[in-house]
Amino acid sequence: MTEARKPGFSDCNNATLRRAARSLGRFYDDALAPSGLKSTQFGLIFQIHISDEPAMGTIAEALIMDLSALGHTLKPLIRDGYVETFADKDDRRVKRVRLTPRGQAKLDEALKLWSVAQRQFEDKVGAEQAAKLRAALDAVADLNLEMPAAAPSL
Amino acid sequence: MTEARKPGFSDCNNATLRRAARSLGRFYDDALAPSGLKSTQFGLIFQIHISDEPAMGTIAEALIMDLSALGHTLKPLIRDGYVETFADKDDRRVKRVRLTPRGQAKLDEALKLWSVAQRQFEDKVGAEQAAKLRAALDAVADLNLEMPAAAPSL
DNA sequence: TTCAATTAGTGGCATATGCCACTTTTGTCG
DNA sequence: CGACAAAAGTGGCATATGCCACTAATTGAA
Repeated sequence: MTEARKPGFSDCNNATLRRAARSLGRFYDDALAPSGLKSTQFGLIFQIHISDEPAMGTIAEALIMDLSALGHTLKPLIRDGYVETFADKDDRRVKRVRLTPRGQAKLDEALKLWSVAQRQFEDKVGAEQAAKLRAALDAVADLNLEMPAAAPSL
Repeated sequence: MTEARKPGFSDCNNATLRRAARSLGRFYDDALAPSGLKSTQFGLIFQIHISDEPAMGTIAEALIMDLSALGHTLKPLIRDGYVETFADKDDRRVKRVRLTPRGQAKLDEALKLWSVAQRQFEDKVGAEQAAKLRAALDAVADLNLEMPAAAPSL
């Protein structure tokens, strides 16, 4: 039993993580489907909601996401009128983001659907277990891993 | 401390998972960059490698990935000559996949880069911890969650 | 004050993933 | 055998993410 490995299981931490993400993502996507939001969009809107008119860079950092990727992901939400942006008063480079009333309403609607999925998940794995898993994932996310530079540059 | 939450941390299992996936993905991507492969492509090639001329559906199932998504993801690898497909002898609906010699060589090259990242990760979190995390993620991935149908359809 | 370095975003390009509609093959019945 | 349901992929369309090159706005020196 040391040799054989169930198909699709590698020792790669990254591959395992992505596989789980695909699986869980589909579940939450299904749950949120009635709202028309993807689980990723829900997450983004929620993040904006709990922040105070955050700058794009701030959101990107919080979600550990590329700034340009955030910009792209934001577009459909802006197009659909859930989110709006505005320039920072003091630094015109900075673009801040906030939910529109429509976005707030959509978030409320989605939250109900989300909680069903969330509850169902926690019923299956146990709330405690789930919390531990999230903690472990947050720890991994914040490891701040870096490949050693080929040349230790000065 | 019950109210305040570090920016970017929600209780959503899915959001937390995706966030970690983005973070770790970048790390492995950086490590594999010299090979020209993304960590996702590496994972896919590896999966093909450890399988025996698997059918597309088999791969998709193992990776818990949509069949059409697999088809799309496979394209660049076929275009670059790392992978080739061929019809199954007995069932012409089935398309099987295998690595080309070039693909094998590329996998060998990438494996060296991958192991550096993998080792570095495990040095940080501990091999044991990493194994536990992978087990937990595999368990989540295989939960086979499903949203209860709105109407229990006859 | 003026100009170089830094910071915050944007746009283009490429891959990653999913869903849905559709085509080709099989497999099943009557 | 012929009509139909099921299985395996393909293509189109849309979102998710990243990297890179570039622009605009600031900051920090000389």
